[in-house]
Amino acid sequence: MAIKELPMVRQRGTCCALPAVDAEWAEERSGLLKVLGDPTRLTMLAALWKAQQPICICDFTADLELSQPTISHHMSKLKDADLVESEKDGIWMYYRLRRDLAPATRRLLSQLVEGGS
Amino acid sequence: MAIKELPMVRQRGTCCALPAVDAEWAEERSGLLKVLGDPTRLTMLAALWKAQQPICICDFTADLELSQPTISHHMSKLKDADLVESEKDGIWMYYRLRRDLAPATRRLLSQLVEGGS
DNA sequence: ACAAGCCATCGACGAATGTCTATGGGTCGT
DNA sequence: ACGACCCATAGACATTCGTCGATGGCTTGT
Repeated sequence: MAIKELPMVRQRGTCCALPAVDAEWAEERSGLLKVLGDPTRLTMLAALWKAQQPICICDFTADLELSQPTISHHMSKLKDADLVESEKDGIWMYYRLRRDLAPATRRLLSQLVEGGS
Repeated sequence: MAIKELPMVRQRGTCCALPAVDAEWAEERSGLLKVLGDPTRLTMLAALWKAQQPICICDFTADLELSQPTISHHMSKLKDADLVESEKDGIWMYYRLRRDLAPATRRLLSQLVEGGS
């Protein structure tokens, strides 16, 4: 005698072969992208990339239409993300791209800034 | 007779030559980076990049430890950013990378996903 | 010494974000 | 027709974020 079939269950998560993505990688890279996911910070980083030399933060304060604390706050985030380094000269603070950026990060920024849209 | 000198003023924004950064470019690219600046969304995008074929969203719901609406919400953001396209098959929704990604965006994602950290 | 300017930090506040539960529309097997 | 399942949307809520004004520490020219 035939065994009574259980109702067929359409199971979740068994459709496709889902490629593995390293969780730590995602956490780290998304952190970097998050920092760059703001127009002001991206503008500042692109300017630093193009300048290839230290730039006084007062220039950003003058150029971008935001208050001085806001500019300082954004630059701090770039620094916390290890993207820029700073150097004080008298009353001025100069920021530049970190010279020891990881190669993958450098290539990513290169593609980002020089690759257009 | 000597003209009385006005006090010397240290002027803002005259320290360096600040490279110009296109505002529209910054707005657009930062929007893209913002979408990718979340570990869940970056994981989903990286999986889609690696798969190079449609993936059922139910797989993400099963793999990532988040509720189904949250997964759906994140995928919507990827779609709003024109990064993925969808296709319905019965009760399943399949998502894949857009095949008409702008070349610069494709290169950026390539460097991001395959370039390591 | 003093005043002026650059800059970072603090505290505040509205807006945006990520997450959840609840719900409802589709689709399919029975 | 009914039940079960997939999925998107809506509403709610705590957290994070971007911005500002106020403040204080440094540095420098007078």
